[in-house]
Amino acid sequence: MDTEAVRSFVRAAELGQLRHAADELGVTQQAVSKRIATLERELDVRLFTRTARGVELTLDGQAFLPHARNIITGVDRAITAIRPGSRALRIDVLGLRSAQAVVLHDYWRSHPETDLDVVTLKVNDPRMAVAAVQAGDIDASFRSVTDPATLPRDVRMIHAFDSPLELLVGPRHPLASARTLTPSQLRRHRIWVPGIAPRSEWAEFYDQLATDFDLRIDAAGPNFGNEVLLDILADSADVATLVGSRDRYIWPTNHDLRRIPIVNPTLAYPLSLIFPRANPHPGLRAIINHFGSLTPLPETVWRPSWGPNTLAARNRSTSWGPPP
Amino acid sequence: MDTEAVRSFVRAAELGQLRHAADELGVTQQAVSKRIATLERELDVRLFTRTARGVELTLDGQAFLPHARNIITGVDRAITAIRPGSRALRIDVLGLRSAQAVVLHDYWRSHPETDLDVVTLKVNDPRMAVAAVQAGDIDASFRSVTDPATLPRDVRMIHAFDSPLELLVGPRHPLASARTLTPSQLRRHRIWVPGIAPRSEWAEFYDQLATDFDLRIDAAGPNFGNEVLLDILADSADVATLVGSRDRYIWPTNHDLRRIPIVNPTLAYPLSLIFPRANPHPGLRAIINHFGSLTPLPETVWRPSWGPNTLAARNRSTSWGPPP
DNA sequence: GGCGAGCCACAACCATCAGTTGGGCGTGCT
DNA sequence: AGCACGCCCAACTGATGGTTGTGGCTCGCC
Repeated sequence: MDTEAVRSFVRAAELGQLRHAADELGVTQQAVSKRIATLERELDVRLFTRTARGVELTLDGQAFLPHARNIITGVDRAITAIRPGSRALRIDVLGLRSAQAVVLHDYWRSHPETDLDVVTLKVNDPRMAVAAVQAGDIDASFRSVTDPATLPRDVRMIHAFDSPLELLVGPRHPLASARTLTPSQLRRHRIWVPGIAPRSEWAEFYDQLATDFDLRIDAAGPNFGNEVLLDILADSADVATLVGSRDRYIWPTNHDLRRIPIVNPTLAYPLSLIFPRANPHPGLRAIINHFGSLTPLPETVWRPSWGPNTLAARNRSTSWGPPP
Repeated sequence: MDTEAVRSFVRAAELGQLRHAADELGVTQQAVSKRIATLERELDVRLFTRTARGVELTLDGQAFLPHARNIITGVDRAITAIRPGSRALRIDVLGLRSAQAVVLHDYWRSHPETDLDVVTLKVNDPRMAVAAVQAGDIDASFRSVTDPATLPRDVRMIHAFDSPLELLVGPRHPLASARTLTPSQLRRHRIWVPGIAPRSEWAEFYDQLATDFDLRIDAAGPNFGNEVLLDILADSADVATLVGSRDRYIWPTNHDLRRIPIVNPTLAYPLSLIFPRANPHPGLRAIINHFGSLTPLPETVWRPSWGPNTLAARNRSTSWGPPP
């Protein structure tokens, strides 16, 4: 099916004459007639009744019209979404189930008119995301540059929102029945966080977290997929993992896993947004405003070195647990 | 843009290989390659990065993919909507702003998965609607056959729901400040109902109404459009019209028109549904059930002769007002 | 009734294009 | 190195979408 034919049909239906539609589309009347004819042959229905003063929709044509409109608006949106220069707001997220994507989805649901495209840069190094922002391939990225000195002058990085961590354990785990946990209670328990790329900001986050609280965080090893991870957790009596409270996961119903919030201090992964300093995409402002409407975190919060300067981050020398 | 190319793109993106997509679509791999290439040329972006083991979406490709999916689902829905035999539920209504259309729209909003097509048969005579139902052009129609004897045996007509009438007047009309009105209060006031087709069931409805309550209903004359009617009503001190309480109208904000319910008895236009007795469209049942959930009418109701047998209709000899 | 004005469909023609077959190149695995 | 795999390019061909020219139909006007 040719979308130009569909477009011709819609205009002809609206204008009531093939000739006008043809003039508007810059082709001859015969061309439009042919387009409609092929469309009718393809669909095996008559769309118009031809009269002496123009064309009139048949019942099938009436039924087809809204669908046809839907198709061409879809085509137009698709084109504007990727047209170089003036295209839809394109934001890079780490994964489609991450808190970043969830927050963007929430935003889009309350602003469905936004032309928003969520993509995933398939690289580990945040500097690649910075380069993509500089090159204009993406309008913004949720990556974090942990060392501010390495951030080029022509891109900005701001704090977007925090993603508080929760412990995810199976029913046989000794901490499974806790309602909340403090970081020091996690000590000596094995925490497995697979799929963390070696030089990424997440690796550094877990590194600092393990150091500050003396935790056993195993971030090595390949990720065999969420299903495998969840299977292992469900069966294991000593392995747990950490997930963001806003992360979206598919829970197989028979797994009986528990999410346990961590408090005193809350462990917050700070999501940042990277975007060009000059001429950022106009749609970004509303997104950034949306971050402010998210439920804030409680008082005591631990963040890594590059997070916003909370009390916790400033007093980095503070020991959070009893001395080893 | 060719929707088959879009479909190929989607399948290739999902399968990760042009070859698999080609096999699935029943064409050669080269054909799919060409389709993608022309799509890329048309959109002026690269959609895939070609690797040794297949293809991988670029950022533009990622952005395009959901739009492409949207397009082909739109195409598929359009095709199923008009495919002879197994097509969407198609119902004929008198006008897109009528109570019938509003109720259908309400139903569709609460059941968005329904493939529902609302069309308008461009004929006056209800027998044409019956013929269209018999021929299978439409699955159901909201027309009413006023004489049951003329209804063919192979179509059924059931009572759908009632549309209670309200008086629509401008601010200068003597009845403008009433909160409710009884039919006898309308006597001697001029009621103008333009656009009623001569031999239609609406003409007969107003005829019986005028007779039973001794009203001055002027149903002749062409309809110049709602705007004209509303303009006239807004300015006039003696012309009023009748509208269904569920009818949807565009109110110009400056017109200051009032809708005044009519009670004791409520004047109900009975909406009927005509559909084939044998093998009605399976989606019809849910629609008919939906009618039952509409807010019922009060006790005292006047209906025309072909409405359901209320007390009012049975005692047709009853005089509703003082004798002339 | 005759006639012109509009409008759409059909016919003939042409350029383009989508699809096929056949071949070549790069990559990764054995 | 050799093979398997997957993609692209080239050449060919039938189909198709576009054009111009023409004919049939209905409506309105003289």
